[in-house]
Amino acid sequence: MSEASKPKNFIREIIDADLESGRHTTIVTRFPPEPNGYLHIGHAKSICLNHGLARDYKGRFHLRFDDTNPAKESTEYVESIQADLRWLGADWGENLFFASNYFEQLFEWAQHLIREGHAFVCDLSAEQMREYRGTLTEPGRPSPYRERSVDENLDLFRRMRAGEFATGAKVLRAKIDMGHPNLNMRDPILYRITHAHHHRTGDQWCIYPTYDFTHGQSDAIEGITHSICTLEFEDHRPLYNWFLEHLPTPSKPRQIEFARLNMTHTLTSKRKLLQLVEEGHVSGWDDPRMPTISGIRRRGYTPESIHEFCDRVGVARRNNTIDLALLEFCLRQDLEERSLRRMVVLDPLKVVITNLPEDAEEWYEGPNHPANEAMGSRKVALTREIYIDRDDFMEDPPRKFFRLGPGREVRLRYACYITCTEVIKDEAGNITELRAEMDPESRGGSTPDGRKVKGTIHWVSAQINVPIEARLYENLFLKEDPEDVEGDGSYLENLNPDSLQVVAAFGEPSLRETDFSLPVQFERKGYFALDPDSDSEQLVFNRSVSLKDSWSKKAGK
RNA sequence: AGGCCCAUGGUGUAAUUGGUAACACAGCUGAUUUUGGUUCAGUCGUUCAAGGUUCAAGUCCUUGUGGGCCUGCCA
Repeated sequence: MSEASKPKNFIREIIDADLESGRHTTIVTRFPPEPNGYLHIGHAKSICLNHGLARDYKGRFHLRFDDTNPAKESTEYVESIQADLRWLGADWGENLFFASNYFEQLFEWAQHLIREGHAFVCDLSAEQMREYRGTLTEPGRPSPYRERSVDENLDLFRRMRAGEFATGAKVLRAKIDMGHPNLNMRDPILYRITHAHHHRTGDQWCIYPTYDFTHGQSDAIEGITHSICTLEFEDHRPLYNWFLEHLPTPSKPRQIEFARLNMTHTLTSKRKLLQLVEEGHVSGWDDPRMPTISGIRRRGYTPESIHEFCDRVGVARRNNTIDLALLEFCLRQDLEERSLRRMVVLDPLKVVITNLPEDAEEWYEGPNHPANEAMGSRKVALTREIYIDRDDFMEDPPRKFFRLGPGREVRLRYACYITCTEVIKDEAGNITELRAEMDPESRGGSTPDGRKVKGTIHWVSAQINVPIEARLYENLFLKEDPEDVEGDGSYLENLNPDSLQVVAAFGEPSLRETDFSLPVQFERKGYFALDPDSDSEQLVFNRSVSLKDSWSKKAGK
């Protein structure tokens, strides 16, 4: 396949050219996470890119863990990362790999470099090495150990592996050019001594290859054709290629960099996300306010919406900040079509329908979806006392307010028209209850005289309902750029104190039997997803995203 | 500042590779609507700057400006 169905981007152009020139007959991509943290929306972009390319070009997609730093990595992350990929639908099939599986081969290649005079064992301390490295504007100086003999290097390196030296005592370095303007080429470290337990290789090794010495060669071993990474690895490409040139690798992959995803009101730094979790600003990695895959999954995002989002943000080399509104748009677009509609009152205000008897119980039918009959319907119960949402009533409404007010008539969705006849308040002047009269002719939602009511509001019987807990979320950060702080302040100052609001709400009776494997829309309020904190006693819902709300926007002015 | 990279509406991404700048999101207006949702119609607004090459430049060249990355024994 020379033409992929997806819109072009510079990477697809490179692939097309490689396929056309015969440089490759098929492509192989990979997603190479380090198992030292949870995946976030930025990783989703990379996953969708790499997996999508392999799928569209009918190539292969590998999942490879870049597990070269035992101090920071663990199987907990290996598992959560796989779960996230599965949820996203990024299927790696049989192609699950670990860089640690290549340790023996890498060790062999390191010796090859030594034999060729391209690597040496260096005894400089970390501080000394920093001094010798030079700066951005000044060249570095060669290590005094640079000219050790091949035999001595070989011997030392083998003894490093044998565990004869302490952590940090020696390193193996490539012999390239201490005067190179690219600091990565100033005799970079290939191996360091770390007496630490590795989550896969156990205590088999006490020397570990660095990222630079591992990544490209792992790509080569697996036959990766296009090694796609983010822009900050650009400066590493010359080194990536240097290893490929100096080692007898089975293939010569090509590194291509693209700009990572940034999003308004959102942080995508593993370190800072970890801080939010550890300092308790959120409940955990899967807190629905987190941009982690596990967080947005719990929030109620669908894999489809994430794929759509990734397709829409595109792939390029310039720094970007995506509007969070685009992510929300993708979710709404997906959910609008698939959600079951239910009525839930989040902020209850009691309304007594005075011309309905105490024991009245009228059941009305409402479709599960306004535009898709195949999704069926459910019944809602109308009684003398009902709840409506507090913001659907105004005692002194402005002209454009279409909802309930003294003397005003509205439609109770699916049921009938009511007119507000009385407002009851407590001593403090707070509205505690409303009295209203229903038009008996309006049962079913319209009247024979065909008169129009401008407003239709949702409601729930005060007697026949399902009490639920609703968790309403707002942006975790107030500012578009969470890092936008005065002086040397911290992004923590931009945390939104109201990012979570927990409310006791009332849902319509059918909520009890609803199949929550399908997404749900609480009519006029938003899309909600059942939270795992739910049990048979208490249903808990997360607001995934609110509905677009052109009224509050207008009213806010 | 040494090197590398980037620059198209408010935000992203395109532009048959030198030939009329477009799509989406956001915003705004209106219509429809038993969700102030959805849908539909419309609207706003763009090539960082200056030179150069050319019949023709968003695209090529030069310089400038602005931004990003790089001085871990992290990835």
